[in-house]
Amino acid sequence: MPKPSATKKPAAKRPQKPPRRGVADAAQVASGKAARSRRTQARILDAAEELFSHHGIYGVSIRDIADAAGVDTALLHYHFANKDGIYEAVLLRRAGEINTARTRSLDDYALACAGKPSIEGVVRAYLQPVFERLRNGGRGFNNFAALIALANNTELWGGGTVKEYFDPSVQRLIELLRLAMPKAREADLYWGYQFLSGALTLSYSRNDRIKWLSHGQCRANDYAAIEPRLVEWCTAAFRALGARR
Amino acid sequence: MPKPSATKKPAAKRPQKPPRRGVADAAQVASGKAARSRRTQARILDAAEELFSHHGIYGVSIRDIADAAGVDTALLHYHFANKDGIYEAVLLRRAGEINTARTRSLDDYALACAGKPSIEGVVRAYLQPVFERLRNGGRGFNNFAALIALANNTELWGGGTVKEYFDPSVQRLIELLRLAMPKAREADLYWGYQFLSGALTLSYSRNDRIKWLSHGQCRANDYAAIEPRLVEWCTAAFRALGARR
DNA sequence: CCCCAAATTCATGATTCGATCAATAACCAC
DNA sequence: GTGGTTATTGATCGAATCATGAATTTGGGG
Repeated sequence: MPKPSATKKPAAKRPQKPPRRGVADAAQVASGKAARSRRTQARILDAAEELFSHHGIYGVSIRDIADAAGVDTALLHYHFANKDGIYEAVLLRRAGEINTARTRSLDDYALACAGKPSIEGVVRAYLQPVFERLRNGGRGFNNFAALIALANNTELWGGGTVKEYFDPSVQRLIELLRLAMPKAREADLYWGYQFLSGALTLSYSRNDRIKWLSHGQCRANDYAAIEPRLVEWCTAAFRALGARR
Repeated sequence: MPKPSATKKPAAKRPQKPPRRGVADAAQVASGKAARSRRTQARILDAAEELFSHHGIYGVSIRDIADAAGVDTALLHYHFANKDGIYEAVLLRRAGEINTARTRSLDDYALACAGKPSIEGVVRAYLQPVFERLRNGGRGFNNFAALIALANNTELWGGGTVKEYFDPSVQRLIELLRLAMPKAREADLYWGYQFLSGALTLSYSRNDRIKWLSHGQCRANDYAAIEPRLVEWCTAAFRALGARR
């Protein structure tokens, strides 16, 4: 019983709460009650992010999160109403940021190429923001990415709230690819994205099978090795797919 | 708490049990106690396979499986000792079959091409058995595939028992690719497999986001559309990756 | 300094979960 | 049939789960 705990939402008793400013800025050392509260929420979300990314939403109990964050379980309910609320908050905290970055990167490239995009340029512009954050975003972003990878193979994905955050950047990607491959069929662009997405997703997942398969030659999260190869891979593949008669 | 319930395995009190012949053959209508028992186990595994593929191992309770299979929960413990036992049995039931089929398909191709494999031929031979089963294997195999997709983004994947079933066919794939691309670097072959694997995995997962992205033009599990495109995609991509200086 | 509201903890309830044990039903050998 | 073994059920335990409401602390405004 997957427990659709969202059905009877306990009404999130959290009172009014100031305009709900970004919860994300954890490192802040400001004082004051609100700042302290925001820091606590960030600690909770950090813990939840890590645990969820390892064991999935059903593999983690509210107690686990509370213990990892060093607070009482009731506090989680106070801030996020219920478990689903925590899960959603974890996703929303970063989903917007990464996707606006993607869209911006694509827009920048569209300008720079003066209306004549290349497949390689588009693919690179789409991938760059993620890999930059995977390399420099700290453990937090890597946990988030692994969680996305986990959630990505679920039916719930795509219909949820996250959809509206991720979709625009993908549509922008498709748009530019259409310009780069005018002869390609519409459907092939989407299938290409699907294949790209699968490869990318597996790249930042927690699956390190390649390490064993390659007898240690490749390490799963060696993003410096992955990014250029994935760009080459998808570029050539899109070109072939676009040449279908 | 991810509950490593495998730690104290309740010793599977199931007594001696005949030589443990293939549990897989469910449709059998043979009579007799043993046959009946095997059919029951198959029903249990079918139910577990479906539920696990939807909600993951932690999202399903033993009671859920028992209800879906129409038996008492105690019976699950009798046959499979504990929850992990059920999960493992679900995986093992099909893992061997699909991977020997893959290896056989690759071996057949290696013979047919007389020592001069092409990238496309190798990729096609590797993918063919899966897609054939996805199209004709009934709901059972599709559930299994979706479960694999789910498990594939977990750290536990690769170290488990399943590793030994999946690895040989992959190594055979790499071998043949090495012949097809003599100049390619070793590491690039493994990275290429990683990208292929990600795309393939997403293809049979329960993620139907492409349907929405493409406004209905593409349907996630339209394997007749996916297989040829994925072959083209990977072929071109491997060729490019193998041409790295 | 004091009070109010927000943030946090403490104690607890109801439910579900995995697992076990004894009891029954089905089957087979004799 | 009868006896013995295997397969299956019924009842139940203890632990863990999500959630709630009452207490307690914390911080800032008057």
